[in-house]
Amino acid sequence: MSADAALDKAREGLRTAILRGEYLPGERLVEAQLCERLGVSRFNVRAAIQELAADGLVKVERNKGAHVRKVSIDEAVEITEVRMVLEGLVAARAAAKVTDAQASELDEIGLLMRRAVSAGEFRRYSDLNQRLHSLIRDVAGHSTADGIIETLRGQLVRHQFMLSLHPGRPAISLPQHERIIEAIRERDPKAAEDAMRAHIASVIEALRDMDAGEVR
Amino acid sequence: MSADAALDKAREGLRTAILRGEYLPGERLVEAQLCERLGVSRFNVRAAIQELAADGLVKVERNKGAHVRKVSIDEAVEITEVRMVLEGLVAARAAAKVTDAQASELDEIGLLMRRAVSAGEFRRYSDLNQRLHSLIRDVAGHSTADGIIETLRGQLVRHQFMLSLHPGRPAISLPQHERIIEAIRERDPKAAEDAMRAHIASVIEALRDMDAGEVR
DNA sequence: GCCGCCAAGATTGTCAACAATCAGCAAGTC
DNA sequence: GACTTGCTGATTGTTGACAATCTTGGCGGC
Repeated sequence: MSADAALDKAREGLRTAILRGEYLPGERLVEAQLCERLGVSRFNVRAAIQELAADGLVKVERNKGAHVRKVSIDEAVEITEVRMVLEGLVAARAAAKVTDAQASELDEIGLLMRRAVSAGEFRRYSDLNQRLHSLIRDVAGHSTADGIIETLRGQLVRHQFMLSLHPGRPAISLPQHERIIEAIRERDPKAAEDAMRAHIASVIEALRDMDAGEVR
Repeated sequence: MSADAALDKAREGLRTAILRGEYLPGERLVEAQLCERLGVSRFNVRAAIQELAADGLVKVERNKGAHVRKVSIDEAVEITEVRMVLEGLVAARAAAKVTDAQASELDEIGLLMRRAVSAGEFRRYSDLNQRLHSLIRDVAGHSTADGIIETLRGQLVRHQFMLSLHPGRPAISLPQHERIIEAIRERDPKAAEDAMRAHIASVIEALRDMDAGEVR
């Protein structure tokens, strides 16, 4: 294995394990165990841990090692609020820059989403959801916002997984997504930003409801 | 020196040196030289570099070492756009949470700013500017947004220094600041967000003008 | 004079070993 | 039984040395 590949392997291996729930929030990450598990040296394990700490997935405390970061609902709400304004900025910019080909692709995704909801294919809908958000970010080409959004997404994976388990969500978010697509297609930055913010405000609402023990 | 103090010393020493312009954008940061200069071991120098890389102040490339990050005007604009929406979120939240005592303090700062502009004390105005933004963030208590804003500020120090060198800026930004203060005092989140975004949009405009070679 | 190549020194990446600190368990005391 | 203390093994932090890679200056060729 080449030297630089070892660090990649360590970082992505550990990231994947955390995002998959193989290490639970609060769980301690022991370097020696990770060396075995990931098949890399301690040097690379330590480097990977530092990188994931910078991404907010891991908390490192001096002399106490690294733990998977616990993200409370309140934190998840805050993170989602930040995402809301950033993705609003991105949607506005996408509306200002979208090409005809890109608009067609957005519509295509919207159609597939409608079909997935009608067919009750929620896993498929979730994938399309991600694809839509990702395409909008590509259209916008705002690398600063992109980087931050990507980092924050990693911190919210667990909460988003729990949200996606609730069958009522797609019916609520589909029309929101459609409104976003329409505003971008119409090249209306203000409407795109408002639609995206409304959509993510709805996610925040769902997070709060989940905290209160109910989901609509 | 205690062990954990060495890392603090390395990180803050290097951060300060970069923010003060003692290392220029693009300049290479050589570990051995930093060990001498900061009076810490190579281990701590490397750790400090990684932390500053996570903050976006430094770029690290495998086998080529660390360089002070160059932030182009386009990047500065993007970063400021992100700040615009985040500080808008923060201002809205401050408007929703402000206490009477905090509102008085905001007004006090506004008064001091007016005086500083009248007296042509631009350095003082700049300090008050920071104090105002910092207080608004305290009032809002949005730690996720706060952390990101703080990180982004570090990346923009150079550009903000150049902006503050232009005597026309305070006359433009003072009424903008006053509008922000008023909206928060009136507990109007929407107005606060709009006022903050307008203010920072004006900063973006000034950045673009600086790029084009003129400043109004 | 300019360009390309190569060697040497500079620098970064990494390791094994050791020092420092912590966590958990067992024993003792109240 | 509950609490405290001390010890031991586990774990993290760090060092000095060496391997790997890069950068630069000098030399030779055109």
